[in-house]
Amino acid sequence: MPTVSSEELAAAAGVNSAKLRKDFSYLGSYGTRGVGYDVEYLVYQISRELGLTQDWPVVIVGIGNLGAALANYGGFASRGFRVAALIDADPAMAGKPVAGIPVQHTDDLEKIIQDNGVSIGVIATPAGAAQPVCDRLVAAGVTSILNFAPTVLTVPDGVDVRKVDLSIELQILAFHEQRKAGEDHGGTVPPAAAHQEPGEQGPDGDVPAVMPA
Amino acid sequence: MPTVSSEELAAAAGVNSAKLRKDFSYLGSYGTRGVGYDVEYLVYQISRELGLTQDWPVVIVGIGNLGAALANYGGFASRGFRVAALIDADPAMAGKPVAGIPVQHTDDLEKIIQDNGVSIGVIATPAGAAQPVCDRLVAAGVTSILNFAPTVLTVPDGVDVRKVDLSIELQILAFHEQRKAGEDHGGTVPPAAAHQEPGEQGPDGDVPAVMPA
DNA sequence: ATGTCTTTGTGAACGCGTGCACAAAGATGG
DNA sequence: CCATCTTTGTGCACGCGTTCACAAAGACAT
Ligand SMILES: NC(=O)c1ccc[n+]([C@@H]2O[C@H](COP(=O)([O-])OP(=O)(O)OC[C@H]3O[C@@H](n4cnc5c(N)ncnc54)[C@H](O)[C@@H]3O)[C@@H](O)[C@H]2O)c1
Ligand SMILES: NC(=O)c1ccc[n+]([C@@H]2O[C@H](COP(=O)([O-])OP(=O)(O)OC[C@H]3O[C@@H](n4cnc5c(N)ncnc54)[C@H](O)[C@@H]3O)[C@@H](O)[C@H]2O)c1
Repeated sequence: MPTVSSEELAAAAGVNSAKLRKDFSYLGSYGTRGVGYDVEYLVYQISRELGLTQDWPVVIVGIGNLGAALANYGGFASRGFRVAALIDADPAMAGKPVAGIPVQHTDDLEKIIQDNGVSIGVIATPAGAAQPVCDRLVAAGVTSILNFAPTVLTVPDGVDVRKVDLSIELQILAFHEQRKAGEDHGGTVPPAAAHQEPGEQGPDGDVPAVMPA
Repeated sequence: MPTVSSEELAAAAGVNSAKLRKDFSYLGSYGTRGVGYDVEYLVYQISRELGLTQDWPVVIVGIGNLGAALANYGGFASRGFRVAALIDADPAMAGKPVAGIPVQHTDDLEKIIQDNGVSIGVIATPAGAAQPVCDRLVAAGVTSILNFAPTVLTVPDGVDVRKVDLSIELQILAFHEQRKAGEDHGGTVPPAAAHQEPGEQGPDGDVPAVMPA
């Protein structure tokens, strides 16, 4: 039976082993003292807690450059997400297959959502169309939205929105980049914002997100 | 002179006004008591601190579906980032313009980086090519990398990596989605992971990032 | 069975970010 | 020039997540 110790996992993830053990403990006592965690069992338990054991139908709205790229992204399926439908407002696209899935027209948005029991929607339309599309998705029953358009969406309580903004990612890099240059800028900034720990990379607790476009 | 109070800004951003004031105080005392902050001046100061007042040349490596979408993204330029070059390994693409910029071959990667003084690189190649491409970028002088390939990159000290992973964004949504269903799952999970505050949306301090693909 | 050795699970201390509350600053009006 | 009112800047306290440290659990060898 292949096992891992919290120490090994912590080293690989670049975090503290005690923290890792405490986190796991919230899911239950799945470890064996003196041995470690059964890898297969642990992966299953975490997957289940994260909601990865069930199939999540997803719709993508706005099949332009970005939407098409997302539709083609294989990493979707490997984590339990299934592209249930592609939706676009352009009549010329209707019926045309992208990544093997025929694009459907926005007119049928509500029906598509309901027929497929979709609760997660991805918005990749131009900024101006994002809020209206969002409203229709929510009205049709979608309660989680991944937004790629550079707009802050307004949604009712109970609906989750996550915004992916490439510009902000680049800004964070530029911010650190500027510091590497070692210039003496006026203000003092708390060291907390300084750098990332080895092992972690990506959107973690970092940098506030307050700035207009 | 148009001004804003910390109270107004805090309400708009969905954060506490005291926190906002304290954050601003790290940049210096730019406010006027009894009045608020001079909007234009404040924006400039924050932009400067974030490194947005200077021009950041960026290269994108891997001009496939995603890379092309990124090259077309207008939000780039509006924040001070300039696409200095597009690079791909496919000889058939060399010279072909994408978003008005001719694609160049990976053979010239080092020269392109150096000629343009690029310090920020975007990787949108298949997963297998990401690490080798990363190594070449770093060797050529790039010290900040935005990685879209589903791989954890290994880099020397002093190089920053941010990974954008659509799957993880969807997993976070699915996790919360599962909870809304209100099912009684076995383990107890700390309420901290529960929900997002009104006003914030997107990659903030949330959810640990430990899980294999 | 008993002892030893490894690793978990967790109580307790620590540190840090967040929020409260208020004194000081400065604008504004009389 | 003084009084008043608004809003900043910040000391301080609270709360929460992280980390330390260790007792208990259990595997494994003798
Ligand atoms: N967040 C990021 O990092 C990032 C990166 C690139 C692009 N973007 C954004 O993603 C969005 C899409 O970018 P793109 O390059 O694919 O643009 P695009 O113009 O290529 O595609 C937009 C698509 O949306 C469709 N559309 C327009 N209105 C619609 C509506 N009301 N309902 C349904 N579909 C509609 C159009 O027909 C088009 O196919 C833009 O808002 C862009 O700013 C974000
Ligand atoms: N993070 C996300 O949310 C997300 C979303 C979609 C895709 N992706 C990932 O982004 C990457 C690109 O996706 P895509 O759909 O554009 O794939 P794609 O196959 O359309 O494009 C890949 C491009 O990279 C080029 N390439 C291959 N090897 C190269 C090398 N060594 N040097 C330079 N260029 C090279 C290819 O010629 C091709 O043009 C993949 O790794 C994919 O998994 C990530």
